[in-house]
Amino acid sequence: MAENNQPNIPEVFLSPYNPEAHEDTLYAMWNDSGYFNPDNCVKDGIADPEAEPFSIVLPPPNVTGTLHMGHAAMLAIEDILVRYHRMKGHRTLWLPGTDSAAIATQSKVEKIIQKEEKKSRHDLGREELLRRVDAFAEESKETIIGQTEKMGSSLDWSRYAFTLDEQRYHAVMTAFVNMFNDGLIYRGDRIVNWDPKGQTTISDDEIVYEERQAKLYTFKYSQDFPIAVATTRPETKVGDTAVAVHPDDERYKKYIGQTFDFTFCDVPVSVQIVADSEVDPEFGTGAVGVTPAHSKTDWDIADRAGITRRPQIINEYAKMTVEGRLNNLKTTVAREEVVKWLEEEGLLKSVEDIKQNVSTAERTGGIIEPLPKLQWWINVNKKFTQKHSEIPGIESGSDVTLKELMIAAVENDGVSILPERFERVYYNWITNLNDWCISRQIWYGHRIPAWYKGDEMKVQIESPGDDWEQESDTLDTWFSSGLWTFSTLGWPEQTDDLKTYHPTTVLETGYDILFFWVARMILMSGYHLGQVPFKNVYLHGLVRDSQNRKMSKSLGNTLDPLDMIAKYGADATRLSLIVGAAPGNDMPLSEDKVRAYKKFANKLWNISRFVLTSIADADWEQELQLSERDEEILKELRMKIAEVSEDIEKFSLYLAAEKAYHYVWHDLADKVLEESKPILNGADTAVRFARQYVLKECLVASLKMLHPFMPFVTETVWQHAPEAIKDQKLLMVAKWPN
RNA sequence: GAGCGAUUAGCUCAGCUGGUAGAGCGCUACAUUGACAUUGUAGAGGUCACAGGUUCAAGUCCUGUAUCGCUCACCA
Repeated sequence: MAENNQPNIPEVFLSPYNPEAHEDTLYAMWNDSGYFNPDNCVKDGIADPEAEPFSIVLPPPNVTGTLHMGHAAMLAIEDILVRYHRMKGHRTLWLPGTDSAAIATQSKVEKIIQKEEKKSRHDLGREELLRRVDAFAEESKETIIGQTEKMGSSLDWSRYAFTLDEQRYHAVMTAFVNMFNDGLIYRGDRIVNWDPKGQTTISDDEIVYEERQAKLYTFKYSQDFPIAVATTRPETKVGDTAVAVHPDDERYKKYIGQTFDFTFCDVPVSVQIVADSEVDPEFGTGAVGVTPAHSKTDWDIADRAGITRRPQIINEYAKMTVEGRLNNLKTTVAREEVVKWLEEEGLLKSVEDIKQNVSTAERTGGIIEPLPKLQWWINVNKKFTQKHSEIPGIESGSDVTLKELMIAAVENDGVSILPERFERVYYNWITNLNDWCISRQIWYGHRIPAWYKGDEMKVQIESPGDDWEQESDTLDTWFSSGLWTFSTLGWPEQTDDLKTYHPTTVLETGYDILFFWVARMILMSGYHLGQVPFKNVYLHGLVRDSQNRKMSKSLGNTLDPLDMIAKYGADATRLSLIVGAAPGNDMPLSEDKVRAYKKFANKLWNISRFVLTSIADADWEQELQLSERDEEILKELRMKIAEVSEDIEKFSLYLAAEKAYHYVWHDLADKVLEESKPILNGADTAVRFARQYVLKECLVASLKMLHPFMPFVTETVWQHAPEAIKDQKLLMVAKWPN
């Protein structure tokens, strides 16, 4: 038996598998091989020059921080797909990058500076702040890249992209100018979502609603005013220009068209009674005080009523800009002041406690103050001519809107979203979509390429001359992110990469950024290239703890991927994030689960040791005579490989991983290996050799099958296995079995 | 207010196009120092949320109810 061959077994197998001892070396080895880059795979014959391309562009992590479990899950899923397709011989590209995340990064750096130096960005000035943010981003970038490598991600670092690097800058500017020239980008004076804390506008999607207790005040503007109105924000009433009632409301019909002038809390106010069918006669008093400058709804009512006077009475710092007792008060203080005045005047009729949804800014938590502002917008409802289209349902040369284009892409199966139910969520969002506000009053990001001289304005990439001043606003970070699938491939240049790898095969990301990002990529790619940017969208869920709670610092239930890697290895961390995690479902994760997969890595290690020991003396040239049982084992192996392959192709990674796991542990180890022991010890050399052959086949195929899921332990075994049983020096580029 | 999803073993979840229930972890008992104690074998444990319906047959399809969760909208 094998004892006389023990010396042939590398010493490494004599102790349990120790991930720490191998992972960094292996990653360096893979990276140095150059095979993360598909060009090298083609050059060395691993992929055919004509082979089908498979491409994923990595959702670029923000340069604000460090890797969390969500990132780890994303990297695991994408790396599995990529390694599988690379082994299948496809021209496989996984392109890495990082995102400047304008608002998030700038506000983080501002916070640090405020804390450490007690200075605001205005104390530093634009240039100095940008220098600081750049330095922070650079440092953070290094951290993120290092952590990404720890997970075993087989990313092509030679194509690394950063949203603010020169190539991407060029793409963003080109995109802006083209859309402006097509009339899809315009500058407009409208109500925006102003974040007084972040001192910038934000888009509708960056608002989060928080339920809070509020008071609903019912009052009359003056003793002579015939109608009482209700509001939660009495301080805004100094900016009212109308009171809207339902046109059929018998109580108020007679007043429609009348105008009332009075002084409200020291401020002269003129209010016209108007009819608007949007008003609900059942709510409050059935009459709405209309403050056009500080409410989107009211702005629209004023529009419909033809009221043009829209006094702004709150500034960017959420302070009152009127004269009198409210002058320069913060809105919250002014509110109390107005209520006090209403009581003094005997105008307050009732105060009621109600629950109210307050709009807050996602990034800063600041309470949104709607203000009228001159901003840059993307018009989603304007027709333009789509010169070239590969989008199903959209003819080249036809006139479409961005909305139509976004719907067509999904409706006609230009892209399939997984799980499917998110397609409905996507339609729902588009139906409610309004023009997208893309300008931000922050400094870190892509500065809008508009130039001003007096009343003149030009939109172009280069400055028209020294006497022209550039727009100070920057672009919403999702504008540049929307271009990501093709800006990373060299657009606007018609590069080989762009031709080969776009549209990309898969976009894999969290369902929480379906609107922010996925929808905007479809918009941008549709408009600029006439292509749907990806054939498949795989949406993963949120990583939760074992009790299905959100991981949060305050709950103290967070798991740090780097800790898990240090304790249990990257392979175990990856598997724990894959098994039981169907797309679109949240993923429960506990340390026990990670530990369980570390056991599996060790199990595989021991299986390998046993098989390698048992086949060490085999001469593969001799004649092979398989028994019926041998054939059966091989057949089961092939069936399992077929199942696992099919599941990966269908993106059912959670099933593929579990099946491969189950096969290796409970079929191969528990059954095949156990029943082989007497045969290997037996005297019949032909029977013994046949079984050696079978075990070799099972081991090689199992290592390959598990490699996408657990790249490190499988590659470690491979590196210590005899050359005679390998088809490639690196398991990473060995041929996928079938 | 609208839409969507979930409800299956103590816990976390599979169960795809319908044929009388599965995995992992946990639990119990036993075994095991020649691949592996990061092990093996065996076992207990479920009226598949509830009520109807379609069907020869329903966790699996349809309708309704309840509870939980998510997303979107937001009315002063």
